[in-house]
Amino acid sequence: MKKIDIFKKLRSSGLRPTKQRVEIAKFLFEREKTFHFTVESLNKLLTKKSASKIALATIYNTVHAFKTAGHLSEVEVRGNKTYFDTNVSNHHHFYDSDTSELIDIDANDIIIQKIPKAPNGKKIKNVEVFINLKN
Amino acid sequence: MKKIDIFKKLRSSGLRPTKQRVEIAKFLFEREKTFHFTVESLNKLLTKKSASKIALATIYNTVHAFKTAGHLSEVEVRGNKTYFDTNVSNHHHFYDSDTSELIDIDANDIIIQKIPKAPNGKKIKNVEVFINLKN
DNA sequence: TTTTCACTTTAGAATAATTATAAACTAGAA
DNA sequence: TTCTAGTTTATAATTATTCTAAAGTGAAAA
Ligand SMILES: [Mn+2]
Ligand SMILES: [Mn+2]
Ligand SMILES: [Zn+2]
Ligand SMILES: [Zn+2]
Repeated sequence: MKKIDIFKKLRSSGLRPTKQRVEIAKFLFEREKTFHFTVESLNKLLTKKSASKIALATIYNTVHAFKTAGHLSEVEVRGNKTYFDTNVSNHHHFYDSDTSELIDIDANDIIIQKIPKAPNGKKIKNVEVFINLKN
Repeated sequence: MKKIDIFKKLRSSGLRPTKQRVEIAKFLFEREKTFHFTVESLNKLLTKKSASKIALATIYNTVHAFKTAGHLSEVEVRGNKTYFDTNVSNHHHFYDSDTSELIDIDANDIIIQKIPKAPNGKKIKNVEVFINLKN
């Protein structure tokens, strides 16, 4: 994803391409593979990488803005911190609790044969499979 | 589950059957169906139900002791609070985000046909399926 | 029974993640 | 350039949870 695309991505979401947002967006979206992170880990990586430091509140604001805009998804992981994911398509995860690392599983790599029907007037929004790993 | 069984359950886990633990254990385990709760919700329900009030720290201590003893499991739900589950067998969940309600799905009611192999020297510990509901 | 003491409870302080506040700053329309 | 709504930021506040250390208690042993 090029710089111009980052600008488009932000503008099309109604987000002004500020210095901070562009820097965070470049860091998050200009990469080949999915990136899973917490606000804390993102903050550390950004501090290490860049010259100018971005306030923690701005990182929270920006991550939430990106999530609301559909550029990030939230992954549920046991523990206190919230995990985010640059992969916003329907997919699943391996989770290695030793390293606290998430690994993507393509939606097509898991086939569910039998599934119960949703209760009382409810519908199924989506199905998430979480595979816990051990050594 | 009878009172005597509650005592056995506690003793066999190396937990002294104190007044507080017995009261919490009776509330949690003397019921037909699975009970999903947060420490906050449990605290409210116990306060409503019982005469003597139990300190919040004791509820935290007790819930963790029960979890460590294998009498409770933890369910991962999007959000800030930790959810616990009196169903400690391998099973899955529906989640209704409108009501923040969890509903059990028996392990046999979901059959997974295709699953990717675990990465590099890791093994699969368990597979959790989470079905999000909508109206 | 009484004594004893490790285990437990408790109120309150501490911590950690996240969100709110409100003042200073800035992108970009006019 | 000016102007202003949107944004950033330092800091305070909030929320869930854990820690601390003093007081209380179950139950083994005397
Ligand atoms: Mn979580
Ligand atoms: Mn959670
Ligand atoms: Zn992912
Ligand atoms: Zn359950």
